[in-house]
Order: sequence, then C-alpha cells, then structure tokens
Amino acid sequence: MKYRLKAENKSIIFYEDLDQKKTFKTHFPKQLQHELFDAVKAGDKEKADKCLHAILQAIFTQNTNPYQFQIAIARFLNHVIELMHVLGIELFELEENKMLYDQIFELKTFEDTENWLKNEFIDPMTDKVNARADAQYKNISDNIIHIIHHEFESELTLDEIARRLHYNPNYLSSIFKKEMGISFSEYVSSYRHHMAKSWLAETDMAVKDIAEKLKYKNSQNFIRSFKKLEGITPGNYRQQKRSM
DNA sequence: TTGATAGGTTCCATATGGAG
DNA sequence: CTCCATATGGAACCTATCAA
Repeated sequence: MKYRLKAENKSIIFYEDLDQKKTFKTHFPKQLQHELFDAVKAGDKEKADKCLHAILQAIFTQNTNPYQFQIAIARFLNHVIELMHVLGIELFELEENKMLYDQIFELKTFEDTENWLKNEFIDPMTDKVNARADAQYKNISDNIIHIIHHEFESELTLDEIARRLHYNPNYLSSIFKKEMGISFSEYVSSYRHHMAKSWLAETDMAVKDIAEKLKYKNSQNFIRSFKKLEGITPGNYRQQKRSM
C-alpha cells in the first residue's frame, strides 16, 4: 500500500501535471514495462532483455528530443528502482542510488543506455530472483523430504503437507519434481518400500503388521504393490533374505 | 485454475497351505 | 475341519500430475 501511494505521487500525478501544462510530452510504453517486470519477477532473463530492448526502442522513437529521452529514461529508472524495493533486492548503497540519476545524463548512445540498464539493473535483478527461487525450491524440497522421512508411518498426502507449509499443492508438486526428478507420491512410495524391505530382512514383524505400519488399508494392497516393485511377494523376499 | 488422464488404492471374492 | 496369513484378480474409485 505504501508503495502504491508513493508510486502514484511520483508517476501519475507528476505525469498529469506535465501533460496538462503541455510544456513537453514524454511518451512511455507502460504495457512493455509491465511485461518486463513480469519477466524479471519470473526470472526469465531472455525475455527481460528482449522487453528492455523493446522499451528503449519505443522510448527512443517516441521521444525524438534528447532531453525528453533522458527524462523518459529517468522515469523508467524510477520504476525499476521501485520494483527493486518491492522485490527486496538491494543492488546499491544509498549514496550510489542518488548518483544513478546523474549517470543517465552521461550515457551517450542508445547502446550505452541499453547496456547500462541491462548490466546494472535488469540482469542482476533477474539473477537474484533466480538465485532466491533456487534456494527456496531446495529449501521446500528439503522440508518435504524431512517430513516424509519422519512421518512415513502416518498418513502423508501432498495436500496436508502443502497446507502445513502454506503452499498450493500443485505448486509443491511441480517444484518437488523439478528438484528431485521424481514426483512426491513416487518418493513416498519408494521410501516406504525401502523401509518395508529393511523390516522384512531385519525383523520378524508380520507382513500384515508392516502393511499396517506403512498405512496400507489392508495387507493385500501392500503385497500387491510390493510385488509390483520387487518382482516377488514380501513373504518370499523375507525367505530369500533369511536363506542368505 | 481447471479438466483429463494414468496409475495407484480399495473393496470384495476367492485360493492355497500350514497349524491346531 | 477350522482358523489364519498370504496371495491373486477384477471392478470401482481416488488422486497426483500435466497440459491447456
């Protein structure tokens, strides 16, 4: 909300003032900027760079006067910095921040401007978003695995875990797969299978008890899925291990 | 966000074989 | 023979995943 108020003060009101007095006009490609910011938020560097280029192109062709061009760039920079704050990214010290606007007027060519914006802002921001996303994915996956390893003896559903970690189940499913290479349910069943094998080999627990512990509704189901994975039934598996 | 789909789970009926 | 654990098959049902 604060951000919104600030943005309105800086851009909209300011912009309307200028427009009404008709002292000069700066054209500004809002739609493109929106696309650019979405690309940055999504960590899509390629698209971000493409959008940046398109924005500058638009600003450049619509503001023939070099002064207008620089004003438009300053405005754009303003928005970029706001985005940075919204995303919680700190690329510069405060003093540096003030000097940024001076730098605009030292940029001689279109290419200079594009490279400067790209290298100083857009790319680093996109990188940070990506790095953060990676770390977060890793974190979330680790959390899920931790839960699975500790609670495989109780009912485990993606919905329940999603609720606990405050994420959408679909989202969780996709990032888990991205990180681990297998889906949540595959991971859970393979972990349970792993535990079943070690119990069969190392304990005298009855098959039906193992089935119950692993949250199968009845032993038939456990036997069925075990056989599917292992090729032999739990009873046979145990015999085989015993005779070794 | 949604709907379709594939694969997994459950329920029910039934078979086999060992123990009492 | 009866009881129990183990094992299989088929149909209904459910759920995670994926693509749109």
